[in-house]
Amino acid sequence: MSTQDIFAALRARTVAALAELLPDQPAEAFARVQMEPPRDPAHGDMATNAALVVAKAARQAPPKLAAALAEKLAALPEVESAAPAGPGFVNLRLREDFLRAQLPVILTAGESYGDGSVGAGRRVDVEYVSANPTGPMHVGHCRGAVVGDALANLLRKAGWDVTKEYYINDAGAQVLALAYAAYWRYLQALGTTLTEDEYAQSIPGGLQYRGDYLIPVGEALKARFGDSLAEPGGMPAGPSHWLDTVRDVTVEMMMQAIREDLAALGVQQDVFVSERALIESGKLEEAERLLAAKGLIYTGVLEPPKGKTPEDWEPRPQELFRATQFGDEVDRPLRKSDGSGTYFANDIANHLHKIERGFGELVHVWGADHGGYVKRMQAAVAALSDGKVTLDVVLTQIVHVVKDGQPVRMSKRAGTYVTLRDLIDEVGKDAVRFTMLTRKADAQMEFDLDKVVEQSRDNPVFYVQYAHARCRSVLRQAGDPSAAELAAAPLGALADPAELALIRRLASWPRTVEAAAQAREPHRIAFFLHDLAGDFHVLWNKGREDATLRFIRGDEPEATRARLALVAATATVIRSGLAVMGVTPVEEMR
RNA sequence: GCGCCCUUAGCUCAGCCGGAUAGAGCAUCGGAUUUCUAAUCCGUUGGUCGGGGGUUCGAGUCCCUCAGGGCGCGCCA
Repeated sequence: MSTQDIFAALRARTVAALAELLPDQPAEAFARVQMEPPRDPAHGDMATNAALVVAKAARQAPPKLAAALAEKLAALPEVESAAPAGPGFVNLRLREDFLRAQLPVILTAGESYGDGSVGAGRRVDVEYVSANPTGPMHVGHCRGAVVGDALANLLRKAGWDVTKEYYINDAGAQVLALAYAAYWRYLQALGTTLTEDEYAQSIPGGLQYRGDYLIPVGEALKARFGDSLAEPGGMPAGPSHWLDTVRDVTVEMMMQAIREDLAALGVQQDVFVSERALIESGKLEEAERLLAAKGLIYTGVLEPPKGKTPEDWEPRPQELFRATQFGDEVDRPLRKSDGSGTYFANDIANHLHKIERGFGELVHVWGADHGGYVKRMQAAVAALSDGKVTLDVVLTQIVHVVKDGQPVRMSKRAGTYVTLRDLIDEVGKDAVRFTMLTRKADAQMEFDLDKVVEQSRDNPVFYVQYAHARCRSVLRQAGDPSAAELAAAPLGALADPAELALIRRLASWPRTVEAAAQAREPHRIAFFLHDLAGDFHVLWNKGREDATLRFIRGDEPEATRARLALVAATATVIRSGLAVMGVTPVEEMR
């Protein structure tokens, strides 16, 4: 629990009071006690369900217990008043000076305000993006990248020891197809007389990647290897002569492009793990031995999927993992008929690698099309770690890009799809990141290119940035007093309901961080900032109507300092939240 | 056929591991501009929380069921 979290602090007070009222109850009896902001602000600043949740064990009527508890809580130094309410709640109204005292806490902590300890330093691996290295990133990858990055930041802020990871899917068939496609660009660079169709027909699977982005790869291959990878005249040589080389160079160049795309989005991952390197190191066999030793692998024949049997279905004995023992619907195959690992098997190797590196918690951000894959992966992690390591999967739904009211069509095959870079160039990194976090991950979203650059209240990016810019504008006009100076200011002048409302919001930041981190829901940060910006805009406009509420008042230096402390604290919390989202705060609007 | 996710105001969405009279924004309509940028703010209208059943002192939230939408279902990753 963060000591900055006033809800946690009052909850602790409540539990202590309960323990005095009910000396016979064990400490566990109070586990479900919560201290929350009531939905209706008229009920006060905080409400606790304490009497409701312990009444049964204590054999007391909830309202009666609530009344006794309220009496004790009312005597606390932080509390103005406490009253039993409803079926057994206790509503608390906090003393204004206690609320105001949160401002120096914020100003002293700076952007570290809200840093939590709920993660308790536990090591968590957050894997996200993990786009196949077969081309530049497109908008479809964008949401997962932003959600994953913000979630990792959020967990870090809440006290986890976070590693940001990218898993390079460089072992599958599509990477070979990529190499064939890059080789075509290489032949072109050499001036081949072959047509694209002739080449496409000569290779397994046809020419799958026709985008222009492979042209520089072809030229790079030519620059590096001359014509040594081809027959004279730019004619194709046997794959054994070039395939590994071309694949390696191409994947390397694609990963370079992806890293640049990610950097443009403000994403910097700590670890890049190559699927191929993992497999070549024997990690899959190691995982199989481990699972076999636990009796979790056998050879069997799966039933065909009901209702939609593939054309070429035939019963076939396969090496299967007993996923059903861990809650999955069927046991899952580990080997293809050619003996190589299935995608699932390779991913087991990947997860074994994570477990061996000592992570106690694993988090993945996947597209919703991988939803059917979650249970089996969780089964594998449970099996490999004997249930000691958890795997959480955050699924992100499709993003539809819209411009001028029309959906923007994507066609990867034609090479005309909207790249991530296009999107960033069009609306900017900050708008992309913020907007991607204005929805729950698991809800489809429309990304309206016109809306996200609009400078109006409709656009939450703008609305929040504008609030920060206004804060900075006020502080600049006041000569940019230091946080330390403001932290020492007397704050008694802050008594208007709008000012106190803003302080309450600021004081709920640590709690918001903690709850969002535990729920793995970074979008809550965006909503919090939107609400906070709203509170600030309200106060700003009150100053317009009532001159005594202006931030800077020449005739009242003490009130001015108090309000500057409030403004500086607001700016600090906005920056703190934007940092989690990976969005740069702006100093002024232009 | 089976599994997972979703369904909340006219629209786009929140709703904090069950808590009090379900909240924002947009749209509608009405109002605030000698300023610390009105790019903002205030007020107003609007909901059987998809339908039905169950658990509970209490359900938008948990369970069952039905309907509608999305995704997936052995050698694609």
